[in-house]
Amino acid sequence: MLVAMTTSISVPSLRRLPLYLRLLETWRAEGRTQVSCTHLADDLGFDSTQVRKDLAAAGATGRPKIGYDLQELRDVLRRFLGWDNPGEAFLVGAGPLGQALVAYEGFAARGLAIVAVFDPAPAPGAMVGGKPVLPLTKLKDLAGRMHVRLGILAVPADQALATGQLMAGAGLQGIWNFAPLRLDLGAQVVVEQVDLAQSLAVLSHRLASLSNPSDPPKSPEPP
Amino acid sequence: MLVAMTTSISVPSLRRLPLYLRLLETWRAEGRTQVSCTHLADDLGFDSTQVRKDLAAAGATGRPKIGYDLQELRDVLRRFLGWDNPGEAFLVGAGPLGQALVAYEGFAARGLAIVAVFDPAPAPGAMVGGKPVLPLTKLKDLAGRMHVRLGILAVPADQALATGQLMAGAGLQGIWNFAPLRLDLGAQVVVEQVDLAQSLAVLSHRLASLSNPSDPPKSPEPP
DNA sequence: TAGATTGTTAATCGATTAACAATC
DNA sequence: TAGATTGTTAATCGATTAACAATC
Repeated sequence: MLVAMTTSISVPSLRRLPLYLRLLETWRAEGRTQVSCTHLADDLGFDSTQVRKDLAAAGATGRPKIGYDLQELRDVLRRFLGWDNPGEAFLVGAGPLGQALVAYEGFAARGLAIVAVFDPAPAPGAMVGGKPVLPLTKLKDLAGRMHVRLGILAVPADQALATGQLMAGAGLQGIWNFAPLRLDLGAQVVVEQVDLAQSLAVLSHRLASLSNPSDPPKSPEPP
Repeated sequence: MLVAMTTSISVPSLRRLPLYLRLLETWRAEGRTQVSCTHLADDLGFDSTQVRKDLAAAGATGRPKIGYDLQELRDVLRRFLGWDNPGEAFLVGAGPLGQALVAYEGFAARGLAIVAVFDPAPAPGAMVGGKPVLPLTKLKDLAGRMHVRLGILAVPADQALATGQLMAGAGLQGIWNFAPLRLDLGAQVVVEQVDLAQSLAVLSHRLASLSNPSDPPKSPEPP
């Protein structure tokens, strides 16, 4: 008897899954049907054991000597991430960032559809992505009726906490927070932070240490 | 004799520095002048030793029993990240994402000024953020003349590789890549990736395991 | 068959956390 | 002084990498 004990995949592993998926989609378009961890690892610069463990953690199984069936591996990964069936999300914040997120084509491929757009202070008659921008006051009612679980928070920092609390209060279970502010909404609500300042810090520092290489990066390249 | 041996700060530490800075700015606005690692750690949910090591890695020193001088700590962190003097960047990609990045107010506070906007196919007379959108053909010449080192890449995925190579060829040393594509431009160029799919993967999975809690998250919260 | 590949266990590496002396 | 805090060394934890048997 199999006990389906998920060994609770680690966040680093989880973050690598989309990279595998992207590569699989490319290869699928090229007509390939089989892949091995070595192929994936070589292309991404990872260790092949790491790839194998990541895939195993997502529930994929391969066959010795053969590798993985490309199509099946892709499906397993997409299912594991919940990207196989469309999830619906509310976008909150109709400013430039919100508009950019609506315009981003990649969401649909990852099972995410923005079904309504809200703003704390919508301009009368404003439309974003072909949808009317609704006032926040309508969010709770619509969330309940449409059974939407996910909210994308793209308002300015000074409104983010209040808006996030409103979203949590409306029953949204996950919030993808693009505001530059750590949101803590209690254990009920899953918050995933997209913090550009963190990314910029890594870039700034690496750029600075190019000019001033007192701490050398991994590999000095040959001349 | 002191040998200034930088122990090459780790990426996780580096990514936490902006969080400390943000908190310090808030507290400074409230008139506080001293801080301790315990305060920072408590507010962010970190271990206080971790905070102390992060600050030390950035070159900050405090005094036992007293803590750190807030203003001085802020200055040290900003200087360490290179956020104290304005760096100039080119934005490449005048689509919705590029427009959102231009509109983002947070860059100036982090020493980043977008000084010109480019696009592979600019609409005639197009303006973004009050600046004319220039064709990519002008990038190399301007980069050399303005001594710009950093480029922000915000074009669609299918143009990202060619555009990134052009940017590297123009002498840009750092590329902040918002296209959903791993860019490898050789060891000469520092590439920092902002990959929304990775962030979405973490969110999707945590949201999915709320409904189907076969792998329980860290702390079940008390009722 | 021989060789490439998976799955898994062991070793290594690095980051986080604990312990504690120094100190203002 | 006593207590809070820094700075640092040691212990723990977890992720990555290496080793290797199983296998198609």
